[in-house]
Order: sequence, then C-alpha cells, then structure tokens
Amino acid sequence: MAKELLDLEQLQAVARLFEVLAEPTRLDILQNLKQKSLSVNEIVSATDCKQANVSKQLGILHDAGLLDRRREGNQVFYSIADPMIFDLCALVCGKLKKDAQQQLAAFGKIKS
Amino acid sequence: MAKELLDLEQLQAVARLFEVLAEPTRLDILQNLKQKSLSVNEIVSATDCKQANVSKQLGILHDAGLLDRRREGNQVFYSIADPMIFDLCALVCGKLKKDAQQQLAAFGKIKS
DNA sequence: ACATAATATTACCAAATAGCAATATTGTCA
DNA sequence: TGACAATATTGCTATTTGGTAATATTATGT
Repeated sequence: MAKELLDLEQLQAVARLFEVLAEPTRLDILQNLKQKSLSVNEIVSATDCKQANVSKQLGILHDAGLLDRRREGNQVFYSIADPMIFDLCALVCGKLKKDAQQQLAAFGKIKS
Repeated sequence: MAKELLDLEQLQAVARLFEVLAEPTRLDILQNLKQKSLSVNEIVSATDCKQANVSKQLGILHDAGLLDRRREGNQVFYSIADPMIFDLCALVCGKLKKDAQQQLAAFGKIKS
C-alpha cells in the first residue's frame, strides 16, 4: 500500500504552498500573528517593511488560505487561518537545529 | 513563554528550506526516493526530466541536507536523508485536502 | 591508453517575483 | 460634500532560477 505517487497537478499544489512559505518576510508576518490577530499597520510596524509590500504579502498569504481577513471599521485585521503552519515551521526548525548540532559535533572532533 | 520570534537570519534559513521544497520536480524526486534509494539514471527515468536538470536538482536537494549521496562503481545513488520531509508533505497535503473539501461543501450549498 | 557509460558542470535564456514609489480604493468623521 | 486615515493596486526594476545543450569529469572494461 501507499505506493501511489502524486501527479503533476498535485505536486504543483504542494509546491505552491511551500513557495508561499519560502519568504522571510511572509514567515515574519506569520510568526507575528501567532499570538493574536493584527491590523495591517500593526504588522507594518512589527516587520519594518513598507506598507505596500506588507499588503502584497498579506494578499499572497490570504490567497493561499493561510490567513483570514476581517474588516473592522477603517482597518483590516489578519489572523492565522490554520495553525498547521506552525507545525510545519517547527519541523523545519527542528531539522535545522539538528543539522547545526551535527555540524558542531563534526568540528568538535577536529579540534576539541 | 514561547514569545521569542526568529530573527532575520533564522527566518532566511527556514525560508531557504521551504524554497527547496517549492518545486514540483524536486518533490517528484523526493517521492520517488521514498521507498528506496535510486541511481541518477533511475531518477531520470522516473521523472521524465533531462539528466542535466535531474543532476542539478539532486545537487540542490543534497546541499540542503535532504538527500544523502553514495557512490557505487560507475553510478551515484541518492537516498532520503531525513524522512521528516514526508511529514511536511503530509501536513501540506492534509491542508490542501481539507481546503478542497470546504470548497466542495460551499458549492454544494449553492446547488445541491 | 582508449572507448564507453554515468554523472556533474557551465553558459545561457525565459519566466517569476520581492520590493518600491505612486496612485487608487475604502471607510470614518465633521 | 470634503478631508483624512487605512489598505490595496499598479507599473516598474533588479534578482533569482528552472530548464536546456554542450562539455567536462569520473569510473569501468578491454
């Protein structure tokens, strides 16, 4: 069982989602939204990016289904649509940490 | 606790790993390697890509620490370095499936 | 050494995109 | 209505990168 491979269309969909997560600015936005939802201006302040760029990246995250959007008077609040992304990031961080530890251990063997 | 945010350098490292996974060709290579390690030629056959491109993508996956490389006489075998990537893909696939189901349900409400 | 097979590298092109400045849209208040 | 604040969009440029053809490297067998 479990021998079926994803076809091209499915691979493209998966790749597209990874692509959305493959930008430091967007990751920064996501981690800032982890605790609570924020308005666009609050996100701009939190991420020292220009407002135009923040809006653009928020749109990309929203289109990908990663963020929810809610109007409140004059402003727009964004929030995490699916906390799964933090599981993704945790897996990646775990791997990077492990790699770094192995790197360290390798150097340790050369010069203790 | 857990209020610390990743700095720019860390975000770039995470983004870089997502970037490597953000290509259908590379995902295809990975899923073909899930069962067993394969030689470059076998991967070329499995993915109808040119040999030069497969080599290039294998290099990228290897540099990212996602694939191991082993020479065996004339040929080179690649294998999954960290099965974590399949957990990542499973999470993404799960989300895409859920989104598709919601999409379907929404259409169902319009026209049953 | 030579021929051959397997893999890697180089140089190049076309497409995608992050970031920005300027402008447009939307909502609130007077 | 007009002025202002918050957000979105547009047009643009510079950079990155997947794919390819051609070539280089590495290993095997004769």
